[in-house]
Amino acid sequence: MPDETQLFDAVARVMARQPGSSMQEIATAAGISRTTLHRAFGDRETLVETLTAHVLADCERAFDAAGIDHDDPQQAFDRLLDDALTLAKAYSLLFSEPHIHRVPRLVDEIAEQETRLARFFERGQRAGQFRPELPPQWLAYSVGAQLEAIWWAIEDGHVGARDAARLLRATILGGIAVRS
Amino acid sequence: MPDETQLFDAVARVMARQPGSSMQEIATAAGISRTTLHRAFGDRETLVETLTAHVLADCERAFDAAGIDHDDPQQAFDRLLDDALTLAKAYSLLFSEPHIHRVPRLVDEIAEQETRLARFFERGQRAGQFRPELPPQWLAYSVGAQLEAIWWAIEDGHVGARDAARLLRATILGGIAVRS
DNA sequence: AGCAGGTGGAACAAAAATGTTTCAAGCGGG
DNA sequence: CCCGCTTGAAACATTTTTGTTCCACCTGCT
Repeated sequence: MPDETQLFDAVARVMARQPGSSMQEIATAAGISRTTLHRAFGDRETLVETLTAHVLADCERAFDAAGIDHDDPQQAFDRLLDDALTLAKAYSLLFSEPHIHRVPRLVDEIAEQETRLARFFERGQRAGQFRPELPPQWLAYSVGAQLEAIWWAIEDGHVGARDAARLLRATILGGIAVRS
Repeated sequence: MPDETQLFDAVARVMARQPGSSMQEIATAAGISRTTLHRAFGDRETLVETLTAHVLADCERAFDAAGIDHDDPQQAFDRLLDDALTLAKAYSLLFSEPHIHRVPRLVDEIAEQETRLARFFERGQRAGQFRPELPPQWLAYSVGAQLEAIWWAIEDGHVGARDAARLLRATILGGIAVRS
């Protein structure tokens, strides 16, 4: 019986990595019984909604902490990468359960955060720090995908968690090509 | 009743974007009846295995066509991006259905292609074209994730399909930061 | 020892998904 | 027109999942 934070984390992990898992599989992966899972979260829809709201709040906190709305874009981006795994887990979850996208409240919240991130990149472009020829929406998708990728790479044992922020920073900001 | 290529594509799309869909939902999204879906692919496990083998073959062909094993890495990479959507659909599917990872034949094939891509980046690093301080495995994950991302961005209407290769090339090779 | 609280196993009914068969309807080629 | 082929709707038995209830067990506390 892990504490609540670990429980959220374990449940989110299995739902993200093994979409379509049954309540039994989720419970087992989280190290609790199906009975306790139901007691803690109610039915499946409630579980999904609770978990989604939870990770969206994590995202919002990370965005706030990084200061993506007002602070210097370059520095805000660096701080954002410190919460890479938080964001990665959130993003991975959002597309694992179709039910999420049938809840207007969550759909709106997701769209809002997507816009917020795109606006951040747009601001960085105006500040001359991000390349202006790349659509901000695409930057949001690209960066989001790489946040997920680093999490997967860590879980698969290819990358150490300590290297995450450094690799992300190097790859996202500088690209993979050697500068000529 | 779409032709077989379109059918594969439609089924793969719904399984990738709405993991955990029922056979009914898959069939409806593909524009056919559940009866026909079963007639065409057999049971669910067979469907998953057939589809996975199919997209893996697509990947292999794209890798071959791009010449990632022997040709100049820079040029091979450009050619790889021409098949971005093929690879994107494949990758999206691979992690949508847990059953895939319980079939040794598919697990081996996936691992092999992952290794092949990582070796490509390693070769490009030795050729002085990709940054040597980034682990090749991470490059494979990062690029794979961005291939998926561009597909999502296109499906969501944020990016035109014609811009895909250009945006990917600019973002992956050069990064998002303005060169100082 | 006794008690309160949380936990998981078992059992259960209800609901959903699955896989199959049957049959009528549509479509294209002869 | 008629035949062969494919499709999809309906029905179905079966299996799986789901949500709930009950109860025994364990743990921590007094």
